[in-house]
Amino acid sequence: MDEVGLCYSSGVRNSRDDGPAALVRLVATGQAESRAELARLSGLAASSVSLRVEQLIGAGLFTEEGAGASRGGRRPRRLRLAREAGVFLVADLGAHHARLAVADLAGTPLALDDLACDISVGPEETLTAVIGSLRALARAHGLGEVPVRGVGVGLPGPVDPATGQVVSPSRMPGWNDFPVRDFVGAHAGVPALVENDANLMAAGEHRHSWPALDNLMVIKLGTGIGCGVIVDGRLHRGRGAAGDISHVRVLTEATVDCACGHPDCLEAHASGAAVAAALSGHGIEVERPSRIVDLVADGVPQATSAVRTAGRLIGEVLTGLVNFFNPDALVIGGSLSGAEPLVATIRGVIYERCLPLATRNLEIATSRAGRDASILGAGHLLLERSDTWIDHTLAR
Amino acid sequence: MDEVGLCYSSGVRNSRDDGPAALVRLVATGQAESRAELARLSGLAASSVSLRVEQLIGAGLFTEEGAGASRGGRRPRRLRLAREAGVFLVADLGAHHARLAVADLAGTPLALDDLACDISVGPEETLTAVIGSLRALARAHGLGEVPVRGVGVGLPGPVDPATGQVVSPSRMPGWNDFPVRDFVGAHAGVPALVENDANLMAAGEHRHSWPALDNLMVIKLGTGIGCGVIVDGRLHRGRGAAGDISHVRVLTEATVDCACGHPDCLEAHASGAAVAAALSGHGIEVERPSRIVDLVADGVPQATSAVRTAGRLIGEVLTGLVNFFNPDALVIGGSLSGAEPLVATIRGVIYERCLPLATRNLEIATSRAGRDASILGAGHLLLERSDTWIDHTLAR
DNA sequence: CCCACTTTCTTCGATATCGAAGTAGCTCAG
DNA sequence: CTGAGCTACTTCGATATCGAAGAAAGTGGG
Repeated sequence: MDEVGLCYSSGVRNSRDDGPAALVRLVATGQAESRAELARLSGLAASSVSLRVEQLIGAGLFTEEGAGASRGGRRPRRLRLAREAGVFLVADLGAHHARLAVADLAGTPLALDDLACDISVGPEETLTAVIGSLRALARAHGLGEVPVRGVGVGLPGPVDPATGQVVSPSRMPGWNDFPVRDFVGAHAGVPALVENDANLMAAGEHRHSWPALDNLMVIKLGTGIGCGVIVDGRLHRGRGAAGDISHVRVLTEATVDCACGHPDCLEAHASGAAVAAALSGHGIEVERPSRIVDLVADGVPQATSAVRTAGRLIGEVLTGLVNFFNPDALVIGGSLSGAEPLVATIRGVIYERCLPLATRNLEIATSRAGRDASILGAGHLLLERSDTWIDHTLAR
Repeated sequence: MDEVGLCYSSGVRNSRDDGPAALVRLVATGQAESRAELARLSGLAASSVSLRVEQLIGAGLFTEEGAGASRGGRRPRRLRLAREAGVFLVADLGAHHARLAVADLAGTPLALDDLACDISVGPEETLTAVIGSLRALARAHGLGEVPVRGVGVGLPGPVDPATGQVVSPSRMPGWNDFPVRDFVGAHAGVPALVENDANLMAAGEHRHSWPALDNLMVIKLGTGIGCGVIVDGRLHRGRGAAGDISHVRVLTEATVDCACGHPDCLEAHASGAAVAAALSGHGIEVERPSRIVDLVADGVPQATSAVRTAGRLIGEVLTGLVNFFNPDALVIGGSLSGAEPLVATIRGVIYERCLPLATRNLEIATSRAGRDASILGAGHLLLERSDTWIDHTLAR
C-alpha cells in the first residue's frame, strides 16, 4: 500500500538536456535572467550553476549587467548573452525572393534584409549569393567581428532531415538531391541547418507565441499550402515529408488535376495560386497572394467568395488531421492568413465537424510571430543544436 | 573554419533518462544482458554501472545467473530481472470481454486469462471484478507473493491522460468522467495506468516488433476503428483524443449517419460493425468481427466485396494521415486484420495515392505482436513510469 | 532605525561519477 | 599449449556535482 495515483512524472521541461548549453539556452530564450532562475529551471544545484556561469562569463558567452528586480529579497545579478557570444545567419528562401537576417542566439533578428533571387537558377548560384549577402548584412550592421555560430536556410520544399538534401521539390528545378546542408556548411565554415519553410515557421511560432503548448499545427497559406507540426515541444519531421497537407483529395464539383499527378488535391483547389486562378476566371488578375488579401479587405465579392470556398476545403482537410493529432493549438499563417473570411471559414468548419473532444481545448489563431516567424524558428533550432560549439568554446 | 556538417547530435536512444530505473529498463526489455552492455547503452561509465548493478542485486531486483556468450573475450556475467522483482497486472477491456494478464516487468505475459464481463454494468462493478480476477490469476500461478509494481487497464474509449478519466465514451454507458485511474490505484494499492486500447496496442506493437522505428501508426480494426500513434518513440496522446480516425468524413454513394451526429463517418461505413450490417443486408448474419475473417477466408463473395469496400475507404482516410505524419511504418491490427483482401486494398490505396516521398520508406504490415499487443504495451508503459518505486526500493 | 524574513549567491565538506589502469577470463592462431 | 589480443569487470585517484550552512543584499513592519 504505497503511494497511489502518482503516475505522471511531471518533469521540468528543461530537465532532459544538461551541460553548459542548457544554461545558454535558458538565458538566450529569456527564460532565466539570474543564477537563481537558472538553478530552478535547469534542475542543477545553485552552487553548480554559479560555477558554470563563472566559466561562461570567462568564455565570453555571458555578461553580468546590473541587477534585476527583487522578489522580496536580495536582487539578482542579471545575466545576459554577451554581444560577442555570436550570431546566427538565417535565410528564408521563396521562389523569387529571400528574406535574410542576422539573429542573436535567441533567434531575434538584429538585422533584416530582402534579396531578390530566382531560386530556379539552381542551388550553387543561389546559395552562394545568399551566403555572401548574409555576410555583407552582418558587416553592414557592425557585426562583422562577432563569431557566426550557425547558418540556417529555409526552403520551399521537402528536406530530408537525415541528409540535409532537398528531395523531389516541385517548385525548385535543379535542386533535387542537392546536398544543401553540406554545401552551405562548407561555404559558410560553420554548421548549417536546412529546413522546410513551413517547419521553420512552426518552430518560430511555437517558441515565440506558444511556448507553453506542446502540440501545435501551423498552416502556412501562401502561393502553396504548407504545414509544420510541433509534437511534444519538438518539430516533427518524419522522414522529411511530414506536414504535407496539400495533396489530400478533396470533394469538389469541378475536377482539377494537380501537378503531383492526382486529381483534386487540396493545393489545386485552395492554395493562393488556385484562388488567383479562380479570380483570373472572373477577369481579376492578381500577381501575389497578398493582393488577394487586399481584394478581400476591399470587399470585392468574387475574392471573398473564392477565399471562402478555399477555406471550406482547407477546413475539411484539417478536421481529419485535428481529430487524429489532437493539437493544443492550430495556427494559421502565411501571406493569405490576413484574409479574415478565410480564417473564419476554416475555424467554423473545424468547430462544426471535429469531435468535441478534439476541439474543447483547441485554440485556433492566426500567426502571432508574423512575417519573421521562420527567422525565429531557425534561430531556435540552431540554438538547440549548439551544444557542440558551446562545449568547444568553454574547453579552451 | 571549424568542423562542418555535424548538425545532428545522433544521440543514443536511452541517453536521456538516467538513474537506476534506466538500467532496470534496459535489462527488462532485453536490450542489455551484462554490465558491459548496460554501460554501452546507458552512456554511464563501466565502473558506475558495476556499482549500481551491485545495489540492484542487493535490492533483489537483479540476479546474476551464469555467463553469456563470449564476443571474442571474457564471457559476460549474465544479468536478469529477479523473479521477485515484481509483476504488473494488466487488463484489456472490451465491450463484453476482458483479457487479463500477469506480466513481468518487461510486459511479457506470465499468466493469461479471459473474463466475460459486460462493461455496461458500470465502472465500479467491472473494475472491482477485474482487479479481483487479476489477483486470483497471480495467486493461481504461484505469483501471489511477488510484489505488484503497477496495474494497467486498457479501455475501448478515450482516456484523458491528465486525469486518468474516461471522457465521452460512445460505447461505455456510465463511465463518462469516472476517475478510473484513481479508483484502480486505490483499490489495487499501486500506481495505475489507464489507457485507450488502441494506444496500448500501438505501444506494444512498437516495443515488440518495431523497436528501431520512431514513428508508427497502428490501426486497430475490430468492431470499431481505433488508432494509436507513436511519435519519436513515444506514445502520442494529445489531450486524450489523439489517434481518432473513425469520424472523418468519407466519400460514398449512400449516406449513413454516425452515432457522433455527423453523416458518413469512416466508422459508419468501414468498421467491423458496418461490414456486419452490410452483410446482414445480404442475409448473412455475423456475431463477431472475427467471423467476417472466416467468411472472407472461405471465399464468400459478399464478404470479400464488403471488406474491399471498407478497405478502400480506410485507405483513403489513411492517405491523408500518412502524408501528414509520414510514419516509418503503418501497422494494421485488430480482429479484422486477418482478412487479407482488406489489408491488400488498404495497402494498394496508400501506395497509389500517397506522395512518393511519404511511401518510399513506408512499411505497411499486419500486427506482429498479435492478440496480446495491448498487454505488452501496458507493461512497457508501466515500466517507463517505474522510476518512483525503483528509487524507493533501492533507498531502503 | 531595528529586526525578522526573503531571496540570491558563495563556501565547503560529503558523495557520486568518471576514466585510466589493472585484473580476470576467454578465443584463436600457430 | 602458449601467447597475443580481445572483452568483461574492478580498483582507485581525480573531478564534478550536490546540498547544507553561511554570507550578502534587499523588503517591510513596527
